[in-house]
Amino acid sequence: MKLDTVTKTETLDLQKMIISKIRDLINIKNLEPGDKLPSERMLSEKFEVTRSNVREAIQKLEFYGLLKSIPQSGTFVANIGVTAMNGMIEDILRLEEPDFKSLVETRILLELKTARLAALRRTEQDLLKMKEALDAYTEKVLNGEDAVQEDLLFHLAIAKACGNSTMNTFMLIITPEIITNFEKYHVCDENQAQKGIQEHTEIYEAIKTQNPQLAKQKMKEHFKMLYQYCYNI
Amino acid sequence: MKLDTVTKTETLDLQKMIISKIRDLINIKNLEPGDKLPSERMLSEKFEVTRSNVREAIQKLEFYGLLKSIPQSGTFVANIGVTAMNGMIEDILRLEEPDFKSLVETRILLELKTARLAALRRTEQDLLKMKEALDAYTEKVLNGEDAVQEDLLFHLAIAKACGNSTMNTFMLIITPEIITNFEKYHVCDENQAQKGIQEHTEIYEAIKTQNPQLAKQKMKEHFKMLYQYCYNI
DNA sequence: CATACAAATCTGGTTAACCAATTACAGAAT
DNA sequence: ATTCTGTAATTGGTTAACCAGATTTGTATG
Repeated sequence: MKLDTVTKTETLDLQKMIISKIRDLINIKNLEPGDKLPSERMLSEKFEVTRSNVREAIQKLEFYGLLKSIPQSGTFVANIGVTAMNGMIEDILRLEEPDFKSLVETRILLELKTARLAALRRTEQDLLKMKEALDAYTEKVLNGEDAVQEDLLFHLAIAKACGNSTMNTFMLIITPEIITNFEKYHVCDENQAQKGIQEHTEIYEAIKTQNPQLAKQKMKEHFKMLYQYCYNI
Repeated sequence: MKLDTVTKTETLDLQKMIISKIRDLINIKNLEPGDKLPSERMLSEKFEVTRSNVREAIQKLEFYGLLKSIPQSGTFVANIGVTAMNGMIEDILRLEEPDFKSLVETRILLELKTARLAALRRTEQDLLKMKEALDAYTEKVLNGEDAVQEDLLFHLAIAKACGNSTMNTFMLIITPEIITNFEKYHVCDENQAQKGIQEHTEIYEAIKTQNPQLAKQKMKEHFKMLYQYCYNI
């Protein structure tokens, strides 16, 4: 287990090393948007790493929109200038693992917005999905069973109904980590689950009646205890 | 170009097919959190695709925290129940490419918050970085040059200063696409750049004097035209 | 000298062989 | 019967060979 962590850290450091060397190369060669980088093979030789390592680093920079690989042709600097490139790579290199507080803070921000937008934009089909998730949640809680998953699915149904695919994606990204931490720290207890039924229902009704302010307000109340918990760690 | 798009779509469809088959398998076999999936080789044979295809699908599900691969051991269902797993996979399969409006809407949401948080939490070093970015931006604009990159770097400096790594990551993710679209649609013109200097300075001062409400307010004003533009497409 | 064209080279992507660590299991020792 | 142990099979990860298409280069032709 310890070993696993070590090797993982090592490969991460290696990738960061390669990314920073690619950045240096772009600066030294004064490459501009659209210019071609040396081939993966050349880079791997120059940096004395395997081609796989180079590919992974390139793919990461591609994920952040800084490079663009074209099959059978080459890897190119994206349509972003050198200045922005340098700034963003610096940020990417220094990015740290998200802590629980960051996750919760971001979740609350996103969900107050998705609730509001869902009230404005939800379709009848969205409403149906939300109702299903709400019923599943209610049933579980009334049976005294753990309902963390159903809770989450209700919130994801709202994210889906908000009509903003970016926010929907972000909710999907943070959700698993939220669940894991919830279970680790036992955030929710029994009374809260009972209380959650009413709160969920109120949120659902606000979205159904297309009342954005009320939806946001009810979501805020729903997050009240979570908010306090988050700031008392 | 057309061909490229077609093949990319095909591989995406293939991946979605594999992901849904993995989901079906988990349901049929009643796999629970911690249970082991069949090996990659077996899956590739069962689904009649290459092992690489299976690996990519698994890695995507790993990115969303639904699976966990352990070297020389196997791939395991993450600590999330079947219900949540099914719901999330359905969402992942239906995720669509983000449109410009979604991006801008999300950016505004994030930046109103990062400005506020930065005013509360910025360190002296954060302040220094922001000042550098602000000066670089000002100089470019006064020289009549394009300053989209410097503009962006100032905003990223705020995101960094907000002390929330999740929001910082999200800002980095949407930034390149925002830039690309800005340049495509020519969102910013000359006067706006001039006006931008004052607005940036006001945001900076609000964060410097640790006035969260003012910081948010100034950021809101800064996004005023962007907001209108976004809703007039 | 310019241009057309074909062969050779170079490209990112893919595949199959390989690796080291883990796991499963048979059989021996207690 | 139980525990230990050594071997063989299995695992995800890695590497090197291979692929098809793009690009360059060299040559012949007008």
